[in-house]
Amino acid sequence: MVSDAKREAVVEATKTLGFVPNPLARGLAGGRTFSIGVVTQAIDSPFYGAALRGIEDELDPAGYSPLFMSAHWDPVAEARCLEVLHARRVDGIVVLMPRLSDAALQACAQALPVVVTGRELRATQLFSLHFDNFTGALRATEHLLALGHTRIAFITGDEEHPDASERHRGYRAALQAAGVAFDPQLVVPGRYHEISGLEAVNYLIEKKCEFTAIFAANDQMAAGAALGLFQHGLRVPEDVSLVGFDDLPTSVYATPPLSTIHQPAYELGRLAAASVLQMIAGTQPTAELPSPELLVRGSSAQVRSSP
Amino acid sequence: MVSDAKREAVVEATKTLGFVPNPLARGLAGGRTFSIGVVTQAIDSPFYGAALRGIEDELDPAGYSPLFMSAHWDPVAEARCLEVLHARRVDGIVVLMPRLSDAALQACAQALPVVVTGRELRATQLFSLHFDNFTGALRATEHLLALGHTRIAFITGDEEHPDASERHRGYRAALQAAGVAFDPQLVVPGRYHEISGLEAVNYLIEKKCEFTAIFAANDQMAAGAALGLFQHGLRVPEDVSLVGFDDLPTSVYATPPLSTIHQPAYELGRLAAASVLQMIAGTQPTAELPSPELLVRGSSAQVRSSP
DNA sequence: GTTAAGATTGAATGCGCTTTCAAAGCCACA
DNA sequence: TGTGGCTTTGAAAGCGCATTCAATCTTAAC
Repeated sequence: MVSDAKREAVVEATKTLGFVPNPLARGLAGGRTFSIGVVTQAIDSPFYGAALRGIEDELDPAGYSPLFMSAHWDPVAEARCLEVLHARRVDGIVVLMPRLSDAALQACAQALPVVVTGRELRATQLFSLHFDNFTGALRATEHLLALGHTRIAFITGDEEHPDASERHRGYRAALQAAGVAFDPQLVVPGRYHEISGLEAVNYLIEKKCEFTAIFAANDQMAAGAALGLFQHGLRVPEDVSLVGFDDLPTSVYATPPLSTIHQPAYELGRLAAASVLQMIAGTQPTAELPSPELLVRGSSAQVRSSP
Repeated sequence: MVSDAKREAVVEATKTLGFVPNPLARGLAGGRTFSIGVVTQAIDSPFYGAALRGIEDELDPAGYSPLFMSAHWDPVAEARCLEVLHARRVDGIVVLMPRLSDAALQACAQALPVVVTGRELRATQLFSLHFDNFTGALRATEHLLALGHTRIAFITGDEEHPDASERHRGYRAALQAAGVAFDPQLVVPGRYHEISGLEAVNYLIEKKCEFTAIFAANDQMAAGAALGLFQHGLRVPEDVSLVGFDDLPTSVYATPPLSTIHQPAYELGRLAAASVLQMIAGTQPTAELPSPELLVRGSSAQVRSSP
C-alpha cells in the first residue's frame, strides 16, 4: 500500500517536471493502449454524429481515446476496419450497426471485447445493444391510424439492415392489429437516403396510388418525401401526414417539424462505450436502451374527410 | 538497390505468414506513427461531418489514420487536444476552425506539421486553408438585392469566429455597393445554432422590423429562421426570401430547398489532409479552396411589390 | 591478381514504458 | 536477539520494431 500523501507528491512532481508518458511505449510494454476502436458506417451521417459524441463523452473521462473508422456499409471494408483496429492494439471495439456476419463479429470478439449495436447477439466478450425498431414502427403507424388514416404509404429502409425489416414488420403489425388491409402497392422500397424518399413519393404519385399519410423508415427519407410532396403541390400535414423515424437533430427544424420516433443515438453511443469499458474492467455489461418514443410534431394531422 | 522480384517475394511471404506489423512498435522505434491528429469543434455537426470524411478519404490510401478529437469551441479543451495528440506522437495535426490564438497554434507548429482551416496564418510547418467568407456573403446579399430586396435582415454567426465577422462584412459591403442604407435594426446576433435563427426571427417580428428577406450566416440558423417564419404564418419565399450559408447536405431537402452559398466542406477536409501529408513529406503545400458559389434554390424570390 | 568502392547481410542497440524478480528493509512476535 | 512474514526498492528483461554499424560479399577498375 502506498500512502495518499506519497501518491500526491508523485503526481505533483510529475506535473512540475512536465513528464508526459508516451502512450506508444505504454501500449507496447503494457499491452493496453487505452484506446477504443469505433467502427461506424458513415462518419458524416447525422445519426452517427450523435452516437460518436456519446462515445467521446463517455470515453474521455475514463482516460480512453476513441479511434474512429468508417466502413461505408461495406462488409469488406468493415472487416478491414476490424483488422486495422486489432493491429493497432485497441483495448476494445464498438461496432455501430454492423453489416458483417454474426460469425465474423463473434470471431473478432475472441480476441478482444466487442460491443455491437443494432443487432441481438451475445457471446463471451461480446455485448449487443439493441433498439426496439419493431415497437417504434408500430407506434408510428398506430399514431397515423389513430388520426384516421388508412391509406398509409410506407417507405422502407435498406432491407439488408435488420432494423429496416423490423420497422417494416412494425408497420404491418400495426395495420393488422387495426384491421386495416395491407396493400403492397403502398410499400415503396428505399435505401435510407433522402433521395429515396423523394423518389418514393414520385413513384406513388406516378402510379396514382391513393394515400393520405406516409411513414418513412427514417427521417432522412422523410425529408426527401417532404420535398417530393412539396414539388407536387401537396401540403404537409393538410394533404398528407408524414412521420419519420430516428428524430435527427434537424427534424425538429423541418417545416413543418417532423413527427417521428425518437432514437436515442447519443445514449446509444454512451451506453456502448460504457459497456466496452465494463467488459475491459471484467464485469458483464447490463445496459439497455430506452424504449422507442413517439414525438408528435407538426407533420401529422387528422385525415381529411374528403381526400 | 533491391530487385523488384525480391521485393515481391518478401511481400508475398509477409502475407502468407500472416505477419502484421505492430504500429505501436513502429511508432516507438521509428518515431513515426502514420497517424494524423484532427481536432474538430463538434464531431456531430453536419458541417464537420463532411470535412472529416474528406480527411478520411485522403488519409486512408496514404496509409495514415486520423485521430479525431472534439474541442467543443472551447480554447482550453482545444489546447488539451493538441497536447494529447502531441503525446500520442501523431505525425501531423489538422485543426478545423481553431478557437486558439495564432500564437498557440504557431507554438504547436514548432513541434510538428500543422494545418489550420478558417484562418489566414503562415509559418514554417504551419499551413492554412482559408475560405473566402467575405465574398460568399457578398454574393448572397447581392443575390437578394438583385431580386429587389432592400430590407434584408442578417442573422450573424458567433462573432468570435473570424468567418462570422467576415460574413458580416460581406453583407454590409454588398449593401453599400448597392447604395442601400445599412439599418442596424436588421442585424440580429446569432450563435450558429438552429435555435438562434428561430429566436432571431421572433425578435424581428416582435420588434415589428420590416423585412422582405433574411440572410442567415449559416444554414443551421436559416433552418431555424424558416421554422420561425412558418410559425408566424409567413411563407418562404412568397412573403420572405431566405438565404443561408454553407450548403449543408440537408439544405437541398428543406421545403423549399434553401438558396445558399456552397462551402466545400468535403474538399476542405481532403485538401487539409493532403497538405499535412505534403508537409510531412517535406514539400510546401500549395492547396487552395475553391471560390464561394451561390446556389439559387427555392427559398429566394423576387420581392413582392406590396409587402 | 590485387585493391578500393559499393552492395548485402546480420547482429546489436535503443525507443519508453510495464512487469517481474530478487534483494533489502521493516515490523512483530517468540 | 532471532526468525518469519510483510512491504519497499532497484535492477533487469522485454514489448516489436527501426536504425545503425560492422562484417561479409560483390563488382569493377587498375
